[in-house]
Amino acid sequence: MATGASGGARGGTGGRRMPRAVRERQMMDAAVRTFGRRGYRAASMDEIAELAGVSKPLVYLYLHSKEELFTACIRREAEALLTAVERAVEPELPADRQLWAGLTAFFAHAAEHPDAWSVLHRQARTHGEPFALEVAAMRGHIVAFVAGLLEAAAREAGSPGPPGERDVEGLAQALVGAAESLAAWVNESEGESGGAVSAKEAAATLMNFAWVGLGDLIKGERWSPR
Amino acid sequence: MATGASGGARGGTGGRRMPRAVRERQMMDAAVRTFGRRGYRAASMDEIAELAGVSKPLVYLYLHSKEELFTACIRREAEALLTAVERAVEPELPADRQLWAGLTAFFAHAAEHPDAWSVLHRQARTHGEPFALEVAAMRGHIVAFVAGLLEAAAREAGSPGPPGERDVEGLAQALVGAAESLAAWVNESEGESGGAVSAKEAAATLMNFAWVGLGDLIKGERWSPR
Amino acid sequence: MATGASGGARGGTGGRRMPRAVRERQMMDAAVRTFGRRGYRAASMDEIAELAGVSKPLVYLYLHSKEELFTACIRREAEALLTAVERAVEPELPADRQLWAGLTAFFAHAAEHPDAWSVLHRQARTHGEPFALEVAAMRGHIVAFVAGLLEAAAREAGSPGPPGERDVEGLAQALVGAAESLAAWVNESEGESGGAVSAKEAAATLMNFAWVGLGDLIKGERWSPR
Amino acid sequence: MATGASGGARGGTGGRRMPRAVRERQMMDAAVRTFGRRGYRAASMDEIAELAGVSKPLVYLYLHSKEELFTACIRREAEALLTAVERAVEPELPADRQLWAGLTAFFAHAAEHPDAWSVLHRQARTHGEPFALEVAAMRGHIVAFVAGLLEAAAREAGSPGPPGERDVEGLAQALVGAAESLAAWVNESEGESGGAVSAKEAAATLMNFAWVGLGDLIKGERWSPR
DNA sequence: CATGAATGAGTTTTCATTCAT
DNA sequence: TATGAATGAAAACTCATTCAT
Repeated sequence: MATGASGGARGGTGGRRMPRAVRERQMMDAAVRTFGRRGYRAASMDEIAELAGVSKPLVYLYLHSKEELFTACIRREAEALLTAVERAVEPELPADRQLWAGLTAFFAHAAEHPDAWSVLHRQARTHGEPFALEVAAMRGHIVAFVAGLLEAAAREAGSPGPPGERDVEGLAQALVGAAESLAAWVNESEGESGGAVSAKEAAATLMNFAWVGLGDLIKGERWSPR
Repeated sequence: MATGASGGARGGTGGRRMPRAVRERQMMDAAVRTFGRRGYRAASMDEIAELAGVSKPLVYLYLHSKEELFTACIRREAEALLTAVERAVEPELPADRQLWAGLTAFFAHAAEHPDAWSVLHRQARTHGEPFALEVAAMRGHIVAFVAGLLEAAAREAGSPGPPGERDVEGLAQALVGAAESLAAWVNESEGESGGAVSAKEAAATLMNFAWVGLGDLIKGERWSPR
Repeated sequence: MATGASGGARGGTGGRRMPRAVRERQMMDAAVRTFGRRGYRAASMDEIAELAGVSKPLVYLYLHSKEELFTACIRREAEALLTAVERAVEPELPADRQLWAGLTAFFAHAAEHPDAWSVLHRQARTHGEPFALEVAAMRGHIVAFVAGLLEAAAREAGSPGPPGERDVEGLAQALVGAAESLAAWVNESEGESGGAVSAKEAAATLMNFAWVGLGDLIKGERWSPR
Repeated sequence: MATGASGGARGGTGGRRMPRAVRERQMMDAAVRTFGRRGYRAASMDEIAELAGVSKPLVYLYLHSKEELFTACIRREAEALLTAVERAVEPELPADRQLWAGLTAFFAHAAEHPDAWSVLHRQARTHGEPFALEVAAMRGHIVAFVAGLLEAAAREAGSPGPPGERDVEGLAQALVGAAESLAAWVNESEGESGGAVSAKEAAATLMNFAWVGLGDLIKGERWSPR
């Protein structure tokens, strides 16, 4: 009952009377974890509050409602994922190397933050437009970034005519989709017999698949990081 | 309140006193639609029953519980999707043509049954292992089928050594993932400015992407149905 | 599906098209069993109908409602218990022998028909006046019968003054209550370590307990607080 | 709507915002009353909540489920009954006086708390093992206590040989059973023509009935079928 | 004589949300 | 800054009961 100095009796990290920013982070951590594991509807504010080590009214005071809390989680994690990818890419490199670096970072981030991944790629898309749009925006950034790389690659290769815009977008969509699908596979392969699939492995598979093309792949050609 | 058609005051198709099989189908139609649009948790049995034009107890009498109803929906729609793809593929054709046919059928089915698509690829995967496993089983069939095609293609092309099993599975995963992702894009592009993306278009994009490889693609090479 | 001669596919004993009396008995057997085990509220008409091997509408056709069905069960089993006790008692015997015979029959009947016992002594008393009254009536018969025996015993023993009516009723109540309690004990002792308690054992315990005391009581001895 | 007293518009005693312990007691009071009168199954949480003057969610927040609430009621009332009996008995008195005191207290408690009596002796025994066991435990305490008294009485009376353990338990069972049965009679006689039966009257009847007989029994006299 | 099809009304239980302090 | 106390609304599920055949 006594609430000594720091490190209270509650579940979370902290004692009482923390600055707002810290408390908010704790709550969102708890929320991401809970939303990611239980799903948006199945996650209860009770559970989130308990996991965060605060009372429910405080959650409402800071985050206002379940919807807003979920949206905040999506935004934070989308930002984090984008940042991770962007940081990994050095714009001076050739397009294929940039893609390689981005993919590796993408897979690594997904593997390191499985709850965030679940929130972004499962939950947010499954629970109504408002949330899905939030993710779609982030995805749009990534697709645009990838499309840019593809066009750059075309220029670098001295492609005769620029590919149609729609083509490029379709390709980028497919590439990003393949990456997301692989990431899910990577995440799910954890703990399975046969060993987990690493981020690099996944990135290599995808680069081969996408860059070289199945046709050539079959003939034995391979893409390689250097 | 009367919804045109013949007879019943209720929402569904029919009047009263239908044989069980018919009622069951009506209920599952309503369920797929509701689950697909609202999500598993947000869908209420009340809404499903009303949409089916029956009372809730009848739904429970025939389908036993929300979980069982959802599972039944997943099974029915997985079966339907598999059947659609299998019917489209003629085993005498070369591997790439088989893949093309299968992809086209896949995209077409997804586009024609968007609620079923949502149930299988959004909801089922998001709401607990039991459901996800049901879809994983279907996906396993498709991945195996695609992996078979890839190996056949390798043999046809006189590939020197057979690609490693893991490679092939990874490629098949990526390909199927790309297809699923494109299907989602196709479904979502409906009603957007710029016009919808057709099944054939999607299939072509993916074949180009996957079969020829981005590298060659950029150089101007293309895969084409004939 | 084919309903051959006798012994249909259903749970109960019979095939179809039985005379009403037989069907009614089957239904009440099923009802006694179900009410006895599950309790009045927890027993469902569905379960009873299935156990009886008929459809629910038939149960309603013959027995009209759950309440009436329960009442019918209570009446039938009360009658049966009374009959069993009455048959066992030979009116020419001395009072103690009559009591002994009655008790033995009572315990034996309770042990042989545990569901009926449960209906009469647990369920009926627990679920509302109308039912409890039904049992109270039967109990009244038994108490009166026992009271008669006690008075006869007093006369036989040449008791100085006849015991007050209220005394006698109180004693009879206590005796019957003790018997019921012992019967419950006997029924519950089944399957316990230490072996079951037989009807005769129970009757002997009670006769010892009560009769020896009654003997003195009849002679005018009393226990008093100080 | 207002029910006199002070404050609250609701049925119960109090206004709003009471400490948890108080609210819990109110809820359990309401539950005992409702369970005792309607029976476990027929009692609805709605009714209990209303009678307690709170909303249903609060009942669930504090007592978790109907089963747990019922169990809590049984425990509380069993404890109360035991305490009442134990408090009444002074261990220095001779065995018969102890028994007299205990019985009187028992009957008085049953008469003063008829709903609690119903919960313990009707409902709990009728609605499934888990509940019945709870009461059986309390009854075990009482039977053991009575058995102890019987043995003490035998010693005090200088009985030649101690009665067998099983005999003693049987006697104690019968005695407790008789008491319970009389208590039911006492409770039911309320409001009947002929006037109510008091706790003392009931205790006297039982003492007369049992003790005089026990006296002889202890001295070795037995009744035998012939 | 007998039943498959169907439902109105009610049950327990949960949850997001808000006061009063 | 923080919380114990409290609830309106809705969800899944069950049941006694009745038509139409």
